[in-house]
Amino acid sequence: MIIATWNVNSLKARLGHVLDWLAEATPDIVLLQELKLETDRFPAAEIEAAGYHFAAHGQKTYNGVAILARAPITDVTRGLPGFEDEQARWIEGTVAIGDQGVRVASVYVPNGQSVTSEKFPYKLAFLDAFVSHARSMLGDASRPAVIGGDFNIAPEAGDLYDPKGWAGDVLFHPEERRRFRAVLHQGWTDAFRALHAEAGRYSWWDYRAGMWQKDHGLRIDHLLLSPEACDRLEAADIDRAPRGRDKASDHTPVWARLADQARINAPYGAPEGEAAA
DNA sequence: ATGCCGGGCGAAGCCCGA
Repeated sequence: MIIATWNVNSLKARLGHVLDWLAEATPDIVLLQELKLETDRFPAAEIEAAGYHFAAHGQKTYNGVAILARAPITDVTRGLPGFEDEQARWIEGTVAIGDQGVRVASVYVPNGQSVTSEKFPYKLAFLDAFVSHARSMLGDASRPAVIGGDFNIAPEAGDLYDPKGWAGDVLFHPEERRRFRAVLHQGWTDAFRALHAEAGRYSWWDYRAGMWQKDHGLRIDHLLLSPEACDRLEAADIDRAPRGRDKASDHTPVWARLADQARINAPYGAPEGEAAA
């Protein structure tokens, strides 16, 4: 089972890219962010024609998150529990894959803009509620869970091109990173980092100043696996190809492949080649 | 210090992203 996350920066503008990627990568579940459209404007016919069910939480112009899945999606929650928010930044549902299904969430964490902006305390408050809700999602140990999205946090120095230049700024601020680590300490695993030790692997490149061409990016899009999901982890990676297309999103998909059953010899920390053994 | 690019909105130029 392949699950992916992708901030598409307008689903309307990126629908062709999304449909192409669904056909090429054949993911079973895709967590989308920045739809930038209202829920009733979701391109349902095109997504369903591609073979996917969907659940969306949209709003006009900004934000918006969705779940695409090859199986039905049930028990959908819109909005981050415990956090009053007019902005559409969280959707959660159960996908009927496997014996117990898998609980998934798509999250679009606020950017924060700058440390002195009023949007920065909003980001931290969102993250506090996220830390709390992530803990509660681990309560059902019989069912794997995956939280994926645009976290707007580069967790470690190897996750951005200029950590010294970014030190203390939003996306690499100690208060953001501390909250990201708090979620890992609960028992969630960063799927990409579990299988890749190397620095310099990014999921977002600014449109401006030739950042893509210079490979000056940040790894801010993540898939977090519950212990039950982590024990099934076979592979994970960042697919750079969509970022190189014309009219690309500034983010590119991050994916993970989970086995149907927990694996006793889970490849945690092992090279990719051994993971497939 | 600011703009760079790109999308939305809406029909020019501003807001916003990260």
